[in-house]
Amino acid sequence: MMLSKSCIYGVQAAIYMASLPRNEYVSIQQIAAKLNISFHFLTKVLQNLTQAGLLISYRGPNGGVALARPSSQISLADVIDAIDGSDIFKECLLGLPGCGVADPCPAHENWTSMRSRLHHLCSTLTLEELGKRANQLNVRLANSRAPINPAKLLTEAR
Amino acid sequence: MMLSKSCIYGVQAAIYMASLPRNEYVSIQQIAAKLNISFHFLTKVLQNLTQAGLLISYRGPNGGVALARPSSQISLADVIDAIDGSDIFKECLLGLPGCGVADPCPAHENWTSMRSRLHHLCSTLTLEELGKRANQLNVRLANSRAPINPAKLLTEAR
DNA sequence: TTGTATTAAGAGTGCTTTATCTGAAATTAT
DNA sequence: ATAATTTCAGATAAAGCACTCTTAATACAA
Repeated sequence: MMLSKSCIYGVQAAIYMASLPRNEYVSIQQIAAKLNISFHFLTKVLQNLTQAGLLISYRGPNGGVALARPSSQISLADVIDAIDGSDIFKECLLGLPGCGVADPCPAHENWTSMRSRLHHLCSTLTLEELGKRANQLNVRLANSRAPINPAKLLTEAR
Repeated sequence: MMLSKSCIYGVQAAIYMASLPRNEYVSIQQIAAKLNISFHFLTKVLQNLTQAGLLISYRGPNGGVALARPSSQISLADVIDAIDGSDIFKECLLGLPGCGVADPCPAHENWTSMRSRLHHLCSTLTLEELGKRANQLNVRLANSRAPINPAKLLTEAR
Protein backbone atom coordinates (compact mmCIF):
# COMPACT_ATOMS: atom_id res chain seq x y z
CA MET A 1 0.00 0.00 0.00
CA MET A 2 1.13 3.46 -0.91
CA LEU A 3 0.01 5.07 2.37
CA SER A 4 -0.43 3.33 5.70
CA LYS A 5 -3.94 2.78 6.94
CA SER A 6 -3.38 5.34 9.68
CA CYS A 7 -2.39 7.87 7.07
CA ILE A 8 -5.39 7.17 4.87
CA TYR A 9 -7.71 7.63 7.82
CA GLY A 10 -5.99 10.88 8.71
CA VAL A 11 -6.31 12.21 5.19
CA GLN A 12 -9.94 11.21 4.96
CA ALA A 13 -10.71 12.91 8.27
CA ALA A 14 -8.86 16.04 7.23
CA ILE A 15 -10.76 16.24 3.96
CA TYR A 16 -14.01 15.67 5.79
CA MET A 17 -13.29 18.60 8.10
CA ALA A 18 -12.37 20.76 5.14
CA SER A 19 -15.63 19.83 3.46
CA LEU A 20 -17.73 21.30 6.25
CA PRO A 21 -19.34 24.69 5.62
CA ARG A 22 -17.45 26.31 8.46
CA ASN A 23 -14.31 25.39 10.34
CA GLU A 24 -15.61 24.57 13.80
CA TYR A 25 -14.94 21.88 16.37
CA VAL A 26 -16.17 18.48 15.30
CA SER A 27 -16.11 15.53 17.65
CA ILE A 28 -13.87 12.66 16.62
CA GLN A 29 -16.78 10.35 17.25
CA GLN A 30 -18.79 12.10 14.57
CA ILE A 31 -15.94 11.88 12.09
CA ALA A 32 -15.38 8.22 12.86
CA ALA A 33 -19.07 7.46 12.38
CA LYS A 34 -19.23 9.41 9.14
CA LEU A 35 -16.15 7.73 7.70
CA ASN A 36 -16.86 4.27 9.08
CA ILE A 37 -13.60 4.12 11.00
CA SER A 38 -12.94 2.78 14.48
CA PHE A 39 -13.33 5.69 16.87
CA HIS A 40 -10.45 4.69 19.13
CA PHE A 41 -8.09 4.21 16.26
CA LEU A 42 -9.00 7.49 14.63
CA THR A 43 -8.37 9.18 17.95
CA LYS A 44 -4.77 8.00 17.88
CA VAL A 45 -4.31 9.07 14.30
CA LEU A 46 -5.69 12.55 14.85
CA GLN A 47 -3.44 12.98 17.86
CA ASN A 48 -0.56 12.94 15.41
CA LEU A 49 -2.17 15.73 13.44
CA THR A 50 -2.78 17.92 16.48
CA GLN A 51 0.77 17.34 17.69
CA ALA A 52 2.02 18.32 14.26
CA GLY A 53 0.06 21.57 14.58
CA LEU A 54 -2.33 20.79 11.76
CA LEU A 55 -5.35 20.44 14.04
CA ILE A 56 -6.51 22.20 17.17
CA SER A 57 -8.28 20.09 19.75
CA TYR A 58 -10.60 21.00 22.57
CA ARG A 59 -11.77 18.64 25.28
CA GLY A 60 -15.04 18.50 27.08
CA PRO A 61 -18.62 18.82 25.90
CA ASN A 62 -18.93 20.49 22.52
CA GLY A 63 -15.23 19.94 22.12
CA GLY A 64 -13.57 18.21 19.23
CA VAL A 65 -10.97 18.94 16.62
CA ALA A 66 -10.72 21.66 14.00
CA LEU A 67 -8.27 22.67 11.32
CA ALA A 68 -5.53 24.84 12.76
CA ARG A 69 -5.16 26.82 9.53
CA PRO A 70 -7.48 27.70 6.68
CA SER A 71 -7.98 24.63 4.53
CA SER A 72 -6.35 26.44 1.64
CA GLN A 73 -3.12 26.48 3.60
CA ILE A 74 -2.90 22.81 4.44
CA SER A 75 -1.63 20.51 1.73
CA LEU A 76 -2.10 16.81 1.30
CA ALA A 77 1.65 16.49 1.79
CA ASP A 78 1.36 18.17 5.19
CA VAL A 79 -1.04 15.50 6.39
CA ILE A 80 0.92 12.61 4.93
CA ASP A 81 4.13 13.97 6.37
CA ALA A 82 2.61 14.28 9.85
CA ILE A 83 1.50 10.66 9.95
CA ASP A 84 3.67 8.54 7.68
CA GLY A 85 6.64 10.85 7.55
CA SER A 86 8.25 12.14 4.39
CA ASP A 87 9.84 8.85 3.37
CA ILE A 88 7.60 8.43 0.34
CA PHE A 89 8.94 11.67 -1.06
CA LYS A 90 12.56 10.84 -0.36
CA GLU A 91 12.98 7.10 -0.47
CA CYS A 92 14.94 5.10 -3.02
CA LEU A 93 12.78 2.71 -5.07
CA LEU A 94 15.11 -0.17 -4.28
CA GLY A 95 15.29 0.79 -0.60
CA LEU A 96 19.01 1.47 -0.72
CA PRO A 97 20.12 3.76 2.09
CA GLY A 98 22.06 6.78 0.91
CA CYS A 99 20.99 6.42 -2.70
CA GLY A 100 21.60 9.76 -4.35
CA VAL A 101 23.35 11.52 -7.18
CA ALA A 102 26.78 10.55 -5.93
CA ASP A 103 25.85 6.97 -5.20
CA PRO A 104 22.83 6.09 -7.31
CA CYS A 105 20.95 2.84 -7.70
CA PRO A 106 20.18 1.62 -11.23
CA ALA A 107 16.69 3.10 -11.12
CA HIS A 108 17.71 6.36 -9.51
CA GLU A 109 17.21 8.71 -12.41
CA ASN A 110 13.78 7.45 -13.38
CA TRP A 111 12.63 7.33 -9.82
CA THR A 112 13.65 10.79 -8.68
CA SER A 113 11.70 12.42 -11.46
CA MET A 114 8.70 10.33 -10.51
CA ARG A 115 9.11 11.15 -6.84
CA SER A 116 9.38 14.87 -7.33
CA ARG A 117 6.25 14.78 -9.45
CA LEU A 118 4.50 13.01 -6.63
CA HIS A 119 5.78 15.50 -4.12
CA HIS A 120 4.71 18.40 -6.25
CA LEU A 121 1.25 16.96 -6.63
CA CYS A 122 0.79 16.39 -2.91
CA SER A 123 2.23 19.77 -1.94
CA THR A 124 -0.05 21.72 -4.23
CA LEU A 125 -3.19 19.73 -3.53
CA THR A 126 -4.87 21.56 -0.65
CA LEU A 127 -7.55 20.42 1.75
CA GLU A 128 -9.70 23.25 0.43
CA GLU A 129 -9.65 21.79 -3.06
CA LEU A 130 -10.22 18.26 -1.81
CA GLY A 131 -12.98 19.37 0.54
CA LYS A 132 -14.76 21.12 -2.29
CA ARG A 133 -14.67 18.02 -4.42
CA ALA A 134 -15.87 15.90 -1.52
CA ASN A 135 -18.97 18.06 -1.46
CA GLN A 136 -19.72 17.48 -5.12
CA LEU A 137 -22.24 14.96 -6.22
CA ASN A 138 -21.02 11.43 -6.82
CA VAL A 139 -17.74 12.11 -5.11
CA ARG A 140 -17.33 10.08 -2.02
CA LEU A 141 -15.09 10.02 0.95
CA ALA A 142 -16.08 7.22 3.30
CA ASN A 143 -14.95 3.61 3.10
CA SER A 144 -18.42 2.32 2.50
CA ARG A 145 -21.53 3.91 1.19
CA ALA A 146 -22.91 5.65 4.30
CA PRO A 147 -26.34 7.04 4.98
CA ILE A 148 -26.55 10.75 4.42
CA ASN A 149 -28.67 11.83 7.35
CA PRO A 150 -26.35 13.36 9.98
CA ALA A 151 -28.87 12.94 12.81
CA LYS A 152 -29.12 9.25 12.06
CA LEU A 153 -25.37 9.00 12.02
CA LEU A 154 -25.01 10.38 15.50
CA THR A 155 -27.53 7.89 16.76
CA GLU A 156 -25.71 5.01 15.16
CA ALA A 157 -22.48 6.11 16.78
CA ARG A 158 -24.23 5.36 20.09
CA MET B 1 7.36 1.99 2.04
CA MET B 2 6.48 1.97 -1.62
CA LEU B 3 7.43 -1.66 -2.20
CA SER B 4 7.54 -4.44 0.35
CA LYS B 5 10.89 -5.74 1.45
CA SER B 6 10.26 -9.01 -0.36
CA CYS B 7 9.61 -7.08 -3.53
CA ILE B 8 12.72 -4.97 -3.21
CA TYR B 9 14.83 -8.08 -2.73
CA GLY B 10 13.22 -9.67 -5.74
CA VAL B 11 13.88 -6.64 -7.91
CA GLN B 12 17.46 -6.37 -6.74
CA ALA B 13 18.05 -10.05 -7.47
CA ALA B 14 16.46 -9.75 -10.90
CA ILE B 15 18.62 -6.77 -11.77
CA TYR B 16 21.69 -8.60 -10.54
CA MET B 17 20.94 -11.53 -12.81
CA ALA B 18 20.38 -9.20 -15.71
CA SER B 19 23.70 -7.54 -15.03
CA LEU B 20 25.65 -10.73 -15.58
CA PRO B 21 27.46 -11.11 -18.92
CA ARG B 22 25.43 -14.16 -19.85
CA ASN B 23 22.11 -15.56 -18.70
CA GLU B 24 23.10 -18.77 -16.94
CA TYR B 25 22.10 -20.48 -13.75
CA VAL B 26 23.23 -18.64 -10.67
CA SER B 27 22.86 -20.12 -7.21
CA ILE B 28 20.58 -18.21 -4.88
CA GLN B 29 23.33 -18.38 -2.30
CA GLN B 30 25.60 -16.38 -4.55
CA ILE B 31 22.94 -13.75 -5.17
CA ALA B 32 22.16 -13.51 -1.46
CA ALA B 33 25.82 -13.05 -0.63
CA LYS B 34 26.30 -10.43 -3.32
CA LEU B 35 23.25 -8.43 -2.24
CA ASN B 36 23.68 -8.93 1.48
CA ILE B 37 20.30 -10.57 1.89
CA SER B 38 19.31 -13.54 4.01
CA PHE B 39 19.69 -16.62 1.84
CA HIS B 40 16.62 -18.40 3.16
CA PHE B 41 14.43 -15.38 2.74
CA LEU B 42 15.61 -14.70 -0.77
CA THR B 43 14.85 -18.31 -1.60
CA LYS B 44 11.21 -17.75 -0.70
CA VAL B 45 11.04 -14.54 -2.67
CA LEU B 46 12.55 -16.01 -5.81
CA GLN B 47 10.11 -18.90 -5.63
CA ASN B 48 7.43 -16.34 -6.38
CA LEU B 49 9.31 -15.26 -9.47
CA THR B 50 9.79 -18.80 -10.74
CA GLN B 51 6.14 -19.61 -10.13
CA ALA B 52 5.21 -16.48 -12.05
CA GLY B 53 7.29 -17.76 -14.95
CA LEU B 54 9.87 -14.98 -14.76
CA LEU B 55 12.66 -17.27 -13.63
CA ILE B 56 13.65 -20.82 -14.44
CA SER B 57 15.13 -22.86 -11.63
CA TYR B 58 17.26 -25.95 -11.66
CA ARG B 59 18.12 -28.10 -8.66
CA GLY B 60 21.25 -30.00 -7.90
CA PRO B 61 24.93 -29.08 -8.15
CA ASN B 62 25.59 -26.21 -10.53
CA GLY B 63 21.88 -25.50 -10.39
CA GLY B 64 20.30 -22.19 -9.52
CA VAL B 65 17.99 -19.71 -11.12
CA ALA B 66 18.09 -17.90 -14.44
CA LEU B 67 15.90 -15.42 -16.26
CA ALA B 68 13.17 -17.19 -18.18
CA ARG B 69 13.17 -14.57 -20.94
CA PRO B 70 15.76 -12.20 -22.35
CA SER B 71 16.26 -9.34 -19.89
CA SER B 72 14.96 -6.95 -22.51
CA GLN B 73 11.60 -8.65 -22.31
CA ILE B 74 11.12 -8.48 -18.56
CA SER B 75 9.94 -5.19 -17.13
CA LEU B 76 10.23 -3.84 -13.64
CA ALA B 77 6.45 -3.99 -13.46
CA ASP B 78 6.57 -7.73 -14.21
CA VAL B 79 8.72 -8.34 -11.15
CA ILE B 80 6.73 -6.05 -8.87
CA ASP B 81 3.50 -7.59 -10.04
CA ALA B 82 4.74 -11.12 -9.34
CA ILE B 83 5.65 -10.35 -5.74
CA ASP B 84 3.55 -7.47 -4.44
CA GLY B 85 0.73 -7.75 -6.92
CA SER B 86 -0.52 -4.96 -9.13
CA ASP B 87 -2.22 -3.01 -6.36
CA ILE B 88 0.20 -0.11 -6.58
CA PHE B 89 -0.79 0.46 -10.17
CA LYS B 90 -4.50 0.22 -9.49
CA GLU B 91 -5.16 1.36 -5.96
CA CYS B 92 -7.01 4.48 -4.88
CA LEU B 93 -4.87 6.97 -2.97
CA LEU B 94 -7.40 7.08 -0.16
CA GLY B 95 -7.80 3.31 -0.15
CA LEU B 96 -11.45 3.44 -1.13
CA PRO B 97 -12.63 0.20 -2.70
CA GLY B 98 -14.29 0.66 -6.05
CA CYS B 99 -12.97 4.17 -6.55
CA GLY B 100 -13.27 4.91 -10.25
CA VAL B 101 -14.69 7.27 -12.80
CA ALA B 102 -18.28 6.51 -11.82
CA ASP B 103 -17.62 6.72 -8.11
CA PRO B 104 -14.50 8.80 -7.57
CA CYS B 105 -12.78 9.93 -4.39
CA PRO B 106 -11.81 13.59 -4.09
CA ALA B 107 -8.27 12.91 -5.20
CA HIS B 108 -9.21 10.54 -7.98
CA GLU B 109 -8.37 12.69 -10.97
CA ASN B 110 -4.95 13.76 -9.75
CA TRP B 111 -4.08 10.31 -8.61
CA THR B 112 -4.99 8.36 -11.71
CA SER B 113 -2.72 10.46 -13.85
CA MET B 114 0.07 9.92 -11.36
CA ARG B 115 -0.58 6.21 -11.19
CA SER B 116 -0.60 5.71 -14.93
CA ARG B 117 2.69 7.57 -15.13
CA LEU B 118 4.11 5.21 -12.56
CA HIS B 119 2.76 2.22 -14.39
CA HIS B 120 4.16 3.43 -17.67
CA LEU B 121 7.56 3.96 -16.11
CA CYS B 122 7.68 0.51 -14.54
CA SER B 123 6.36 -1.23 -17.65
CA THR B 124 8.91 0.32 -19.95
CA LEU B 125 11.89 -0.02 -17.63
CA THR B 126 13.41 -3.37 -18.53
CA LEU B 127 15.82 -5.54 -16.60
CA GLU B 128 18.21 -5.15 -19.52
CA GLU B 129 18.37 -1.40 -19.02
CA LEU B 130 18.65 -1.70 -15.24
CA GLY B 131 21.27 -4.42 -15.51
CA LYS B 132 23.35 -2.26 -17.81
CA ARG B 133 23.26 0.61 -15.37
CA ALA B 134 24.12 -1.70 -12.50
CA ASN B 135 27.31 -2.51 -14.34
CA GLN B 136 28.29 1.12 -14.69
CA LEU B 137 30.78 2.72 -12.37
CA ASN B 138 29.42 4.28 -9.20
CA VAL B 139 26.05 2.68 -9.64
CA ARG B 140 25.32 0.24 -6.92
CA LEU B 141 22.84 -2.49 -6.30
CA ALA B 142 23.51 -4.10 -2.93
CA ASN B 143 22.28 -2.88 0.42
CA SER B 144 25.75 -2.20 1.67
CA ARG B 145 28.98 -1.37 -0.09
CA ALA B 146 30.26 -4.74 -1.28
CA PRO B 147 33.70 -5.69 -2.54
CA ILE B 148 34.01 -5.47 -6.31
CA ASN B 149 36.05 -8.55 -7.10
CA PRO B 150 33.70 -11.27 -8.39
CA ALA B 151 36.20 -14.04 -7.67
CA LYS B 152 36.42 -12.93 -4.09
CA LEU B 153 32.66 -12.88 -3.91
CA LEU B 154 32.34 -16.47 -4.96
CA THR B 155 34.78 -17.47 -2.29
CA GLU B 156 32.87 -15.56 0.33
CA ALA B 157 29.65 -17.16 -0.72
CA ARG B 158 31.38 -20.45 0.09
C1' DT C 1 -19.67 20.60 43.21
C1' DT C 2 -21.03 16.83 40.85
C1' DG C 3 -21.88 14.60 36.62
C1' DT C 4 -21.09 14.08 31.83
C1' DA C 5 -18.91 14.57 27.39
C1' DT C 6 -14.84 14.72 25.14
C1' DT C 7 -9.85 14.29 23.85
C1' DA C 8 -5.08 12.37 25.58
C1' DA C 9 -2.22 8.75 26.61
C1' DG C 10 -0.73 4.32 27.04
C1' DA C 11 -1.16 -0.64 27.66
C1' DG C 12 -2.71 -4.79 25.59
C1' DT C 13 -4.28 -7.99 21.63
C1' DG C 14 -4.30 -10.02 17.15
C1' DC C 15 -2.75 -10.18 12.43
C1' DT C 16 0.52 -9.57 8.72
C1' DT C 17 5.13 -9.21 7.24
C1' DT C 18 9.79 -10.49 7.72
C1' DA C 19 13.06 -13.77 8.80
C1' DT C 20 14.85 -18.35 10.22
C1' DC C 21 15.07 -23.20 10.32
C1' DT C 22 14.42 -28.09 8.99
C1' DG C 23 13.51 -31.75 6.11
C1' DA C 24 12.30 -33.36 1.47
C1' DA C 25 12.98 -33.68 -3.57
C1' DA C 26 15.87 -33.30 -7.52
C1' DT C 27 20.14 -33.46 -9.93
C1' DT C 28 24.96 -34.09 -10.57
C1' DA C 29 29.45 -36.05 -9.61
C1' DT C 30 32.14 -39.66 -7.72
C1' DA D 1 24.86 -46.74 -5.40
C1' DT D 2 26.39 -43.06 -2.60
C1' DA D 3 27.41 -38.53 -1.46
C1' DA D 4 27.16 -33.70 -2.33
C1' DT D 5 24.70 -29.66 -3.85
C1' DT D 6 20.89 -27.10 -4.74
C1' DT D 7 15.92 -25.64 -4.96
C1' DC D 8 11.20 -26.58 -2.84
C1' DA D 9 7.90 -26.75 0.89
C1' DG D 10 6.31 -26.15 5.27
C1' DA D 11 6.80 -24.96 10.24
C1' DT D 12 8.27 -21.73 13.49
C1' DA D 13 9.85 -17.38 15.51
C1' DA D 14 10.36 -12.41 15.78
C1' DA D 15 8.95 -7.78 14.63
C1' DG D 16 5.88 -4.34 13.17
C1' DC D 17 1.37 -2.61 12.18
C1' DA D 18 -3.61 -2.22 12.90
C1' DC D 19 -6.85 -2.10 16.14
C1' DT D 20 -9.11 -2.25 20.98
C1' DC D 21 -9.60 -1.08 25.59
C1' DT D 22 -8.85 1.33 29.88
C1' DT D 23 -7.70 5.15 32.55
C1' DA D 24 -6.58 9.90 32.99
C1' DA D 25 -7.18 14.83 32.03
C1' DT D 26 -10.07 18.63 30.74
C1' DA D 27 -14.01 21.42 30.20
C1' DC D 28 -18.80 22.45 30.35
C1' DA D 29 -23.57 22.28 32.47
C1' DA D 30 -26.85 21.78 35.95
